[in-house]
Amino acid sequence: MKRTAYICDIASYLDQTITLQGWVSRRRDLGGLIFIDLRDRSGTVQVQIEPGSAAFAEADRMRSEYVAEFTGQLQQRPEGQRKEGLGQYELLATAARVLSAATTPPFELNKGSEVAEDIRLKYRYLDLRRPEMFEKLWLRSKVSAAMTAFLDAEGFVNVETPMLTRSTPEGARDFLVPSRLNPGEFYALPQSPQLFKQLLMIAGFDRYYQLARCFRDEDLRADRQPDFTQLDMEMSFVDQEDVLDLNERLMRHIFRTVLNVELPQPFSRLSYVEALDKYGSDKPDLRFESAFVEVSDLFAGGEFAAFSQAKTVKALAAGELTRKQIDELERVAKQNGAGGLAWLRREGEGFTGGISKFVGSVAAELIARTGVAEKGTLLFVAGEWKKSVTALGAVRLALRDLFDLTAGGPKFHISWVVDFPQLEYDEEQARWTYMHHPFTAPHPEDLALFGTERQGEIRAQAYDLVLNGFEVGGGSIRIHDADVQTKMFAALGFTEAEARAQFGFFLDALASGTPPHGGVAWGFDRLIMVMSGASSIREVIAFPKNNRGADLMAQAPAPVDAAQLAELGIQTLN
RNA sequence: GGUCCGGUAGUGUAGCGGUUAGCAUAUCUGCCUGUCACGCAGAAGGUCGCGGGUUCAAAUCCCGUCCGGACCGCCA
Repeated sequence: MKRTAYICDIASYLDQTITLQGWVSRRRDLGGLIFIDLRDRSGTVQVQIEPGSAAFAEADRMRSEYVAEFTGQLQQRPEGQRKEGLGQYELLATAARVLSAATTPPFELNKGSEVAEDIRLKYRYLDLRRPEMFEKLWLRSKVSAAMTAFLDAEGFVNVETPMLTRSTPEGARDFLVPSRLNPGEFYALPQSPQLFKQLLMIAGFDRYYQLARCFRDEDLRADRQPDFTQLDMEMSFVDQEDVLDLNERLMRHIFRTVLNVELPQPFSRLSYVEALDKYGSDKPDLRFESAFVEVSDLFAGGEFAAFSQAKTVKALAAGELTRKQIDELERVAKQNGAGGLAWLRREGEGFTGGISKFVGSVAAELIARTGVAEKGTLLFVAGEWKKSVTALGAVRLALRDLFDLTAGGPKFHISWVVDFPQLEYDEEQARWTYMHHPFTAPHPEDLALFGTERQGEIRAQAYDLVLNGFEVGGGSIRIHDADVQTKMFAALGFTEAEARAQFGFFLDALASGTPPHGGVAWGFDRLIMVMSGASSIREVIAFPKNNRGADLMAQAPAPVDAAQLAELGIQTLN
């Protein structure tokens, strides 16, 4: 028999004979009468098998996760036994067939969310049978389709770029692929299609996009995988405003068509410095406010040495905290680079606990500036600016999780962080390095700062898209002027010969007639993660890798044959 | 490389110096004609991650190690 419909579409077949195929989700055997919940990707419906029916013997041997086919009349359930949605109906089976038997599942699928993640990953094909998992991947597919439709309508050209390319020394570690035809030489998997998309602009394609797989051999996190997907795009003859505007329209289109959510127009914007100074992160979670308060001046020259000598003292107002909670927050602050976490508890018009003996004269001003509530806690980090605000930013997020601070706010908060620094000083290597990438264009009015001691203040025409505290996109206007590119390489300490050795083909291309251009890359997996409310990127990737970069199902990575290595001219050390 | 949390039947958990290692669920058997987390009765199922140590005695305490997760470093 041929399947008549997806289970979710059965309503239109009421009182007709239909054939359904799917998996046995549950079997309730009442002795004579058997009920089977049959599931396909679209839904689950109850099948009733009467003892006298021709379907009985076959249904009697069905177990969880057997693949089964039932033919029968679709009817309404007896009154009083109807439930919501598909629970109104049941299929009275006249024929049943086991299409495929199944071993007993290693975990109960309907309890999947409580099962240890490594078990789920090992049996991912079973985990993916769970409706929650299908829904997330379905959402992902819908977002992808909405993106494609929008960009296609806007005249973007979808171009694929190579997976086997050249290793570049900077940035993340490359995944290397040995070349059999060129023994001793290696391809690298792309960290992103950055150079290729710029070359497409040089080639005159004007507008490009691609859902691109990217590879970075770095340590993993809940929101990082070694292979991941970017929505990569690039536009010619544009400035930063053009790129931001198009991306806002695209994002609004996606949220509207897929989630029926209206995002604000325009998105809010804050500068990199402002984001760090107020929220302690270049990707602040703005679903709640909890901004820092500058209090350096109140302690300058005071008797509390840790504060009076610090370049920056920032305060963060919190609710009432126990000593234990404060200790935990201090641990967070220290792990994120702070020397410590000072605190005060407000009692009336003054403070107790923590560093209260140092604040007598400024208590009123502290209360006025921070607005800390009675019994509320003030938390302080002092020291060098970036270290302090970053540490307090981590405390801010810990408070968010502790007090569920996002509960009253919007479900989604999206913003641009702009004016990133062009250059960053790398203490370890004692040299300047780029913050975004070496082809990012600086603000024209900051050009004069190249080569001066103030080059750390050069602003880049770079921007990040931040959704609920996650960086879901980032990009820049690129350098299309050879002189500026030379300045940039010089600032990075590249000699002309070194630049040529690394990027010669690209520099030649730049000199061949390059339009002003810029673009962005979205962290597609992260976007889907936030849109679906998942807490890990692994939840929105069909076959993800674990913390250690292992695919527990396919058991990759794995050793290979000596003969395979020999053919590639490779020896392993151990 | 580091910090923290965890590892006990298939799964989820309790036990935290002396238990026949408990409970739930899944599995198997029997009974059961309106269940829907079906119910009832019974059975089987455990190298308490692994190694070492302390102890008369270790799932329990200590050390090491492996595995899983979160984070720091790292990720242009």
